Amino acid sequence: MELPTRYDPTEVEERLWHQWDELWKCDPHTARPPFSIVIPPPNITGRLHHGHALNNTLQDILIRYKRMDGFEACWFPGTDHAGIATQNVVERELAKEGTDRRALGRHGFEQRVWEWKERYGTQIVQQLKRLGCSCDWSRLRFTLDEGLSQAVRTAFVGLYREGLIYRGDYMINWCPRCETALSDIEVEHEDIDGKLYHIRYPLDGGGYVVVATTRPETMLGDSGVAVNPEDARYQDHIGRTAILPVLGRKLPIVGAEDVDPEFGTGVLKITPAHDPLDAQIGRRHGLPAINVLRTDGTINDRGGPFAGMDRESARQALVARLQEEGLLEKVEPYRHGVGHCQRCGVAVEPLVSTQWFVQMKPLAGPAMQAVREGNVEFIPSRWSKVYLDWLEGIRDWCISRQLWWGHRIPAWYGPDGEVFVAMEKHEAHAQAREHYGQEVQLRQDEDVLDTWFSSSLWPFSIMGWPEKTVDLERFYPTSVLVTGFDILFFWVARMVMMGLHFVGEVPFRQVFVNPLIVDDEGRKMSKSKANVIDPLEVKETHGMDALRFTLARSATKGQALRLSTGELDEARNFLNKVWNMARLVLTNTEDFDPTAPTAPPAWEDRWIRSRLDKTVCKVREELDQYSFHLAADAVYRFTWHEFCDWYLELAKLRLYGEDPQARATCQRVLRETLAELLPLLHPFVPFITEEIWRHTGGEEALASQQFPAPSVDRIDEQAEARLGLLQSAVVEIRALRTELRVPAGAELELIVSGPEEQGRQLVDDFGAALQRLAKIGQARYQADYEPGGATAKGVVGDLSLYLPVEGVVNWDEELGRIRRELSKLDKELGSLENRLANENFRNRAPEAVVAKTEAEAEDLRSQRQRLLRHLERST
RNA sequence: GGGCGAGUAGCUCAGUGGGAGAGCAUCCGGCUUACAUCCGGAAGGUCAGAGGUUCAAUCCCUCUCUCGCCCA
Repeated sequence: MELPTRYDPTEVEERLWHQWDELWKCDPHTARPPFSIVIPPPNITGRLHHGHALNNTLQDILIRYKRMDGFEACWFPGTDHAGIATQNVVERELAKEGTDRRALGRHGFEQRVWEWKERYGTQIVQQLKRLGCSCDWSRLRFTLDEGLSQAVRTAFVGLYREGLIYRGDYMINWCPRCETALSDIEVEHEDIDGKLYHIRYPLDGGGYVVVATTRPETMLGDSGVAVNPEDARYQDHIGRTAILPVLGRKLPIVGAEDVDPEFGTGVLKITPAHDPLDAQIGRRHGLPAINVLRTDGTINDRGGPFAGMDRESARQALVARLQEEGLLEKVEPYRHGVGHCQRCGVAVEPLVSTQWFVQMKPLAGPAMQAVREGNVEFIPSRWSKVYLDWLEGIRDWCISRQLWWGHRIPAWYGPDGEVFVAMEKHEAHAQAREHYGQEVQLRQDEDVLDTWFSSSLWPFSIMGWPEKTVDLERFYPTSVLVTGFDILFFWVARMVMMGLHFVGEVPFRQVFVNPLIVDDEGRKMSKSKANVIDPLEVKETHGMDALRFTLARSATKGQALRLSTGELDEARNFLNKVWNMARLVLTNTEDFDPTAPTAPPAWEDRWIRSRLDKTVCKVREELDQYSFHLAADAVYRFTWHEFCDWYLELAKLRLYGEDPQARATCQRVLRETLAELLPLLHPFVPFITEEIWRHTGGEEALASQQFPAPSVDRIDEQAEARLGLLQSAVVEIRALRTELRVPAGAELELIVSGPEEQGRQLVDDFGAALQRLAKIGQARYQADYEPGGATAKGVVGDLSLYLPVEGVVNWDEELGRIRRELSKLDKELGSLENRLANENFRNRAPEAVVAKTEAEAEDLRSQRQRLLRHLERST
């Protein structure tokens, strides 16, 4: 068996991931129960980071587990075109080349982005494969594929005809950097230290009012002034007219209840084109909306002397001018929320614009009901509240984007602006002929749809909708969605709405919300913050399995997950352990003959089977409820701290021993345990387990083997009790040896006293084990043993363990050790006795608890007695 | 302003209504024929603070503090 002593993940992983593709192909026609997942499609802006590694590792663990457990497990992979984000990165690339998208033209630019898509789309798929993701790659989709684009048009046309999509002039969020409209949730509010400017607006006929604003440049678009009608200070102002400084525009003063008398001076300037609240007030009072901004955020011609300036320059120039004219009363520091573009970070501008919207209330209702009735379940459940709260207050969704990269809106305009919404151009023309009674020139809407519009269709568009496909019938609704909470509103909620609306069924039964990976300072990992750890670096140093295992072990149900190299080291060490465990098993079972006569199973054989069975149960149970960390932990502990630490050490007695039948028995258990442990570990660490599986002579891939199932008849409490006693005794003796500084090589004699049956069992069944594990020369039971001379004493349950150490150790050390032990016992015993002395405890605590406490106290008392006697005898 | 999450050993984190755990780091001892990415042992904590419920609270409830996130 030529297995190296160290596991080298790089070689193994590079070799294996290439060979796997065919294994994951799903057949919708099998009789197996379906289990399906659609991938949260990574966007093609760049390479994947640890957040993706986590998200996809968890999905892969689930899909591998279910596949091995007999399900027709299908994981649908794909990537997302990410309109605004991708357009931005490609524009940045163009800028480096000294050009821009306008120079290339729409078509040329699209070509460039497709090139980008080819490059990164390919890399992303490769990264996923390297991570071990067992997606059905034959079902790989991209959101701009023809089929998915068809789905997008179908959905758009459908919603439009139902009246759920409309077009109109409304207040939207505008990003002057990206030069596009944004939806509400693409705006990130951040508190910034700004200023509150108090500005005098002269009154027609003398006097002035003072308005307070954080954005003085917007006054160029003022069309009125408002005060609260309840505000005694200003009641008599209503109906009068103020004069807009600099521009001299006449501004009617109106009464509006929405004006907060507490804010600033209680006088609000009204800029209906650039503030949502002002827009409402303006509408009610017939004040015109005066747009003063161009699409790039500079002031337009309506801004008089400030035309052409950007917002910041205009603000400075305007404030300076007001100052000159003596109209600037004061400027005070003021902290307030400012909306920023999620993608580029520039402050967004609220403005009125013609856009397409989806009416959300009718879609939100069923989506809320689905969660309330449990048709969609969030794990952890607290997320359902976040989801419901958002849907409760949902507003209409602005879906048009002034971008070039995305799904072109399927709307065409006639010469008079009449709209024709259709799947295809020729259909629009047909509608136009009908409408106008003749052939006319049509112009398609220039804009594209919000990326999330296509994403909301993903679970069924990826399966071929609107066609009635076998995949849809078989795999929809999907079993579970694994995603981060950062896209709960953007994506999850919208998928539920669209799924219910178009397919009539929720898109997934469960949503597991995985934590977000944060950096050392607790910040979310993000490509724009440049705090991303490259998974490939980890791959070089630790291997993908180590990364996967670390991620699985860290995937608790909290909100944040911090990756540390310490944990990666631990995982790498674990895998090395697994590797060497396999080496030991394989090298010592090369000559195993399954037909050879065997001896009856030893206690440790029964014990490890029992432990394995419990571990199998635990792993399945935890995976079933998405407690990846507990599942990974269970298999880790079993492998290292039970199988390796105890079973393998005990196995050596028989492997290197003289009895061929006992050896064969042990070999059988070793092979059986390995054969079950590998599939149990496999979903977490597919590469190393697959590699070891090959060395065991496995013909097919481990990934296609059965996942271990529990079988009650392996549970063996008697064996667990026996091994428990052995372990306690070994641990006790080892501790005694270390504390007494017994030289490492010295073999000590062991005399056991106490209850005879137990004591004899220990020395008879485990004499050789004690010898090997605790460096005991000879072990014997003697009920009436009276230690003479220097003898160390330990206690394990009811048994006393004596180790004559005359001449081997410094006896004072032992006396000191016993005194320390006694004081520890006294402390513990004191606390127990206090509790037992409490009448209330005796009366009200469950009987079992009282009995248990009694027994513990009794045990401690007996240990204490024995140690005390030992001390007295020895001094 | 509202909501959510976190606060446990020096560090990174598990965990439970019956008296607290792991790994790393530290200290001590070991190249024992699977593994020094290892083996054995030790030390280390009023489980953020204050109240309350309970026979019993690190865990449940209330409040406070610190940090992070979401929404307005």
